[in-house]
Amino acid sequence: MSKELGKRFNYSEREPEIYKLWEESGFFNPDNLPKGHKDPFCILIPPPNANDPLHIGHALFVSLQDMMTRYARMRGKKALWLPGMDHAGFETQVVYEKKLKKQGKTRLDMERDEFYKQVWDYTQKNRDTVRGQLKKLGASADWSREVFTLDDKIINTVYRTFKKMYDDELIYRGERLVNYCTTHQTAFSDLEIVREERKDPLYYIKYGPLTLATVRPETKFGDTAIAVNPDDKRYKEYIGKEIEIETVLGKKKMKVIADEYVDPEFGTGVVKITPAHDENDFEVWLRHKDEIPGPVETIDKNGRMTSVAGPYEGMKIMEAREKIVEDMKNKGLIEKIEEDYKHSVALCYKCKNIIEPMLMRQWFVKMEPLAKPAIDVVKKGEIKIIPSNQKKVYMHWMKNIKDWNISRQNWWGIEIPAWKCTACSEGKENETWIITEGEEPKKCPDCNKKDNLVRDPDVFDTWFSSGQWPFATLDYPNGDDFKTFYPTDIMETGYDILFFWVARMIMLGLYRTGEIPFNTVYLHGLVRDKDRQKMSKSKGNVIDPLGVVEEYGTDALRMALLTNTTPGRDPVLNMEQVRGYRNFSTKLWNVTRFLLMNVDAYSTSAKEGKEEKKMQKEIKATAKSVTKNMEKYRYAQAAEEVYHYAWHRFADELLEESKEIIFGDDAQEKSKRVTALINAWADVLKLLHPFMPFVTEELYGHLPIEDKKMLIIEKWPEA
RNA sequence: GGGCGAUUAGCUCAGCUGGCUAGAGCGUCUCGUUUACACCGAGAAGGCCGUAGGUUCGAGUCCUACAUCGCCCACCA
Repeated sequence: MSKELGKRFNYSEREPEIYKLWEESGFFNPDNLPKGHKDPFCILIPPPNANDPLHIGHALFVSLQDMMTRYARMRGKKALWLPGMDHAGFETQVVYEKKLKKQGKTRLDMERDEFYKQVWDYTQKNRDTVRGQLKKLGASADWSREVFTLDDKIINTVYRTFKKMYDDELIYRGERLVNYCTTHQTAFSDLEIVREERKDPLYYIKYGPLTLATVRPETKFGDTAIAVNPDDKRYKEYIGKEIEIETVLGKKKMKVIADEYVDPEFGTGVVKITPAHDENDFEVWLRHKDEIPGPVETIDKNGRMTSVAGPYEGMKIMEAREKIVEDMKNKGLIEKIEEDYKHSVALCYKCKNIIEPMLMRQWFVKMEPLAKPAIDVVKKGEIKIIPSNQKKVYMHWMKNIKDWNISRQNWWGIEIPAWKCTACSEGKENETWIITEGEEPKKCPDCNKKDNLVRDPDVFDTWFSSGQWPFATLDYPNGDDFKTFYPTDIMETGYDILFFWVARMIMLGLYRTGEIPFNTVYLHGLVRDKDRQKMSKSKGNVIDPLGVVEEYGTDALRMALLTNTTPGRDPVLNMEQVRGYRNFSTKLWNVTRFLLMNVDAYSTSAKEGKEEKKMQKEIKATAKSVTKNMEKYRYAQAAEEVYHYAWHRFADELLEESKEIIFGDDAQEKSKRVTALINAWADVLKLLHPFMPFVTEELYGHLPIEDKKMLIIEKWPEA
């Protein structure tokens, strides 16, 4: 055991070997833990996307969750850290299409099945990469349980949920204005759009006797009315009347209606109503359905003008706008232009192109009935959110929740189990849909025929399936894991996906199982560089976690991340710190080396003197304080505390002060001291293990402790 | 427009329920080649804890305004 230690920890060589030992021990699987590990503890990995190598954000959550899991395991819990990977529907499709583009191809060059197969292979390859990287980061996850979001059991669960929701009337097919990205050719939920302040010209256009202001003159061909505020005295006489207006396409008649939505203070207090391309206008139309015509589409799915635009047909939006404005100017239809009008525009979160509100038939989830119980469990504290101020953010969103569009016009994803009989639905406002739990329906219930059944080509929003992750992965309702581990203990993830994921898991978990999916939500922030900048490829400041691991070892990276992370705040990572913790790892190494040089003096029968008792008391006090911080989710403090104790108390003081005795002549005194030091040191290594698993496991293995187990399952030093 | 957060040493940050003579890492300076470690040790410099009020025996810590920065949410054409 006590073979000579080198001067330093050779992490690049030893870390993989130690990881292998852990894997071989089987202790990542809670079923293999020694009998004493009874109370279940479970964390689900927020499945990384199987489309790209890991970035530093992954390293952060791995460090946090692995630390939590290792701590729980050492505390005697039956600890399960359940790994998974995400097919990441839209995200992956975008990544893959980019690859195709580089080869001069697009997905439209192939059949949908072929595309699906290619992406499938691509994600499986990436899964291997990602899994390898997670292991390098020391993830003590139970790989025997690894789940992919396209595994049969997940898809089946998702289908069952969809069917149940449909039967419960929580899912409906609606024709609504949805956020549509003409680049990616799909609709989005409200969460996938970002808003940005822009400066655009505001055009004051003459509409017959009236003048109105708009930033989007190109949608004018879709105008179905003109609206004013009912209390606006200026326009009283026009309300309810048809007026004749001159347009670039000639004369046209349009009705003036009154609606509260119009703000008399803004512009001229007159608004054109374009229900096909503006959400407000759409709602105005719904309120005035009897008076005015319905939506007229002037822009198509490719972002080009439709035939109603006459000579402008086929033009792209901006091109058409310029042309139309020019023509209106020539016809004297423009009263004035306010150049730098500031307003916020909706953009696609991925490509930052302008989102077009488009009228489309999509599947929507009725959110209010789902949100209510999800609000209650947080309000009552059944689910605890850390940091607590995020609770307000959660509440605010939940209370103002809107129905969720879960249809995506992508190829890569879980296909929606909905079929329509084209024959029976022809021309009807309410189409006949057949929803199943995935199996193809035998026939149309209306015409009893099968021939005209067509499956909805859309796939689910990925978040609809990942929102079911906790109960789906644990095999709801009859799986042993579900019975043992649900509700899970901690949902550890970034605050940026509180709405996308956490809120939906709570809602869907409650809906399907009647129980909360987890007791605690712990939210971390976004890793910033040393100048507090977000890391991005374009800024060139991304830190590759595996590169850091290569240079300084996993332990150092983990420690740097963990000591810089407080809940809800953005952690900062700089290399000097990583280097500092690498040095700390060397320090641990050399402390052990020094102790082992005197290991012959170690004796389990050595009596404790006054000093040794004091030492013992001190380490216990440290353990107590560290444990308290761990229990209160103050991990950074806990880590720093052990760090400080190990280096500046144990090494700098206790060890230095002991040298006199160690190098002295009194063999009994030496034995007492060395024994006490080694025992105390063993506790330090235990306390450090969740943070720096590799070097501590290695060093612990060299200590002459009786009845020693692997450090990974050693008992946490309790107070 | 609403909400949240930040403002503490040169830099990046801790500081939980008020007691701090305010801490850490890195950086700076001085000294030290002691038989664990120079990826080290001993020591030092460096902060009116954003501003202005208030509560209190006592305030980075609680309250109120203000300023600056950042983030999130929001249908004003």
